[in-house]
Amino acid sequence: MRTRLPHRKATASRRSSVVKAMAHPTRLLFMELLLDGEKCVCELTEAAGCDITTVSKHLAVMKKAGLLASEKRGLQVFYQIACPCFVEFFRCIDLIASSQNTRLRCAC
Amino acid sequence: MRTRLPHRKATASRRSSVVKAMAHPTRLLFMELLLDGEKCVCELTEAAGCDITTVSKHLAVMKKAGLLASEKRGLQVFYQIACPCFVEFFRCIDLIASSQNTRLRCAC
DNA sequence: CGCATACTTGGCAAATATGCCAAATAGCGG
DNA sequence: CCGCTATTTGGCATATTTGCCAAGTATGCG
Repeated sequence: MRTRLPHRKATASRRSSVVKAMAHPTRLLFMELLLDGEKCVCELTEAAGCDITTVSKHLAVMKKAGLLASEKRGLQVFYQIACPCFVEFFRCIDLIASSQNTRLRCAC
Repeated sequence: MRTRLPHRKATASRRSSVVKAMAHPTRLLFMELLLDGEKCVCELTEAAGCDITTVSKHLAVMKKAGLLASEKRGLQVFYQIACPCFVEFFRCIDLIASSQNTRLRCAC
């Protein structure tokens, strides 16, 4: 064992709080859209096509997890990606999504 | 808009099927353990400390999503990481997990 | 064949997540 | 201060996920 099991369990648990916060199509759409730059809640709401209260709750979860950062300017709240390293990750899961059940190892 | 919205929604949806499959502490523990190399179901069960039927179902979901690959040898089934690009991702979410709510941008 | 071991599947109760409505809060213009 | 717009919060019904038990399948061994 490279590392003690209890330590690895704690690591996995911490990671899951972040991963859970993006494990939803709408939330991943927000991350994808925010790669272009910050957007306000109303813009994201229009893109998602669901209730603004639902959007607000999604964003709150993502912010709490550390995925997004927000800034209030006037009446609007602008959200942005807190950590650009996701770009690389999305490339990775796109490969996985396209190779589901087809071969032993994907092409990454 | 860099890309059409419907296309981006489809992308987000595809990604969510992969992300959901790892959005659980036990599943992320498996990925962490499997970074050391393949393990059989009974080894993973002992590490996770839960029922073997639960473990088997977790593994089935992860395999279907393309995260893991499996090989049966004799009585045992060995699982392994299908795509090593996760290592980079874990580094990314570890940074996020450690900077939750503390600053606008994490250090990645 | 018969039995043991390793794993998977079906089914169900309990826990958790989702999404809308109604209501509350915050900032701006007059 | 008042009304308007943007967003958040509380609450609740519905949907999904989780995890165990019981039962089934698969493989090796004598």
